[in-house]
Amino acid sequence: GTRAVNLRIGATDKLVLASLAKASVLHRAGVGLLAAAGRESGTGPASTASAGEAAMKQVVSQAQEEIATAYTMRPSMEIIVKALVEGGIEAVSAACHLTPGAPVLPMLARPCNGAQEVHARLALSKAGFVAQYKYDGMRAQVHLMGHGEAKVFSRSCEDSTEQFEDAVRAVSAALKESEEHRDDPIVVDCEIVAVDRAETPARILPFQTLATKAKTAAGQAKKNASEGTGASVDVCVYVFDVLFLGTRSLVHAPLSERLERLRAAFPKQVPGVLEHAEQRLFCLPNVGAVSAESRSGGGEAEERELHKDLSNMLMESIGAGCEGLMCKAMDSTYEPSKRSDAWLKVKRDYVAGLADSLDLVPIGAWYGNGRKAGWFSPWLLAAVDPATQELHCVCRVMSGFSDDFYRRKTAEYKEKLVDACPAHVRTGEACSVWFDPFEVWEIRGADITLSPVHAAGLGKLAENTSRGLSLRFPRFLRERPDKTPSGATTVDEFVEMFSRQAQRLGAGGPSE
DNA sequence: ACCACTCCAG
DNA sequence: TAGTACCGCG
DNA sequence: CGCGGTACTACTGGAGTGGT
Repeated sequence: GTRAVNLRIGATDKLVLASLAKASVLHRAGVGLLAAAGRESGTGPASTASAGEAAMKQVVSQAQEEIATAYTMRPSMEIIVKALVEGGIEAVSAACHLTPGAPVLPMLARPCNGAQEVHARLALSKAGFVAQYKYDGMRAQVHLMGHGEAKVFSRSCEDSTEQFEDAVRAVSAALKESEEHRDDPIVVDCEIVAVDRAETPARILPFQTLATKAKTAAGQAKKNASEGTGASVDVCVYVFDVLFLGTRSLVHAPLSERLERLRAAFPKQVPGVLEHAEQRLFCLPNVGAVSAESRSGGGEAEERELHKDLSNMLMESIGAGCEGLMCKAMDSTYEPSKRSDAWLKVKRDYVAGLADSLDLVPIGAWYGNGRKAGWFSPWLLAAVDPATQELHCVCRVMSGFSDDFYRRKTAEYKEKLVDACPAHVRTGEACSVWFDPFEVWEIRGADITLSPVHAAGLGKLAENTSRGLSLRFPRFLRERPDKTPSGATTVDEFVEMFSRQAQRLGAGGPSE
């Protein structure tokens, strides 16, 4: 069956909002028409009627846009309906202010594949752009409402205050260091990250550690009751934006101003507890008064320099255990819920040559649902163990394929079906169909993770004998017709890639 | 005690 | 989190 | 006809819940 409830702030609310906007406009138009009908007496030819229709359509869609935008600022149906009833469309935007204690939908970033693209896309920003480390943790909005009241909201605006009490304490404590803002209400946009504070500077731990050991209120109570020792990790709050300070919403202020105020609010970092996201300002050459006549003229050296600096910073961020960089136009405002062109994310796995890429063998599959009914999806892929001639499963893949590929490969693999999981295949998965393996696909992933279900590397890991390895966010890249299953990535190579990654991220990853 | 299921993070 | 398909708008 | 926004279909890991 299909599930309709996915995003709390999504499909259903959006429909309701659009309908509300339309109803409001039509209601007003109806009132207007009645008045007009009273004055005139049946003159309007067909042409003016259709022109009126088009104009009406435009008014409706504009109203819908206004309400949708207002909702991203203050996602409360009650407030919107009340404003609509009392003051019409105009009143809605006015009523939907950012208020500490109520979440704003977080601004999102577009993927971007390297320094050249960053330069091309942000060249229009006269104020330049800032590159910030992209920390691999949980996105959070921390609200201090004053009088010791606080709230934390997740990326999807769930209230996760209880889960991140430490983060609240960190922000409160750090704010006290500011002479002028110590008692101000504030809303900060940040990333909460698992860290090891035994080292200086604090070592950033992988996302998996945060996911497995971030304490929930209930879980913590349970652990305390049973073992006494809470298996929780320390977290550090990396702040990268401020949306409200004192009495003022900063959502419409340019990033340059928001970052200044963020510095003012947190003049002192608390190492390993609250830090500013590592960042650098890039001022673009060749923009401004001179650039009008000499379009691509001077500044080539500066441009090369910028590429080099940006690429270096990307490598540094990866070395520090981050996902890559966020590059943001300094003259941009905060656009709630928008995947904006003003924010670009450059991740390691987007950049050619920096991604983990594996050559794997399709060994089984399931039947897809919905749009993909009738095709195989997902596919189960495996690495080889040359010593035993076995195939060990690594991950399921369902992304990166075209529909045409699905059609072709489903037909092709239906000729390769075998009755059961072949003897030389090691996996805990229960595929719907099993294949006689014959080819190799190149698969790209963001990271290698410890897995309780996948067999590759099981028993070969020094740090953990009960788990195998898998890929985070696997996607299909291309067929490798030049390879046969015996030439696929071996489990030992996979284990070696994992240990290189572990070196980069440091020890302290998830264990049992 | 264990399993199936849902929900949540990415 | 990812990529792809699809639909409506200009 | 191209673009942007949305919907769809999925993944790895946890915590939590409710039933047997």
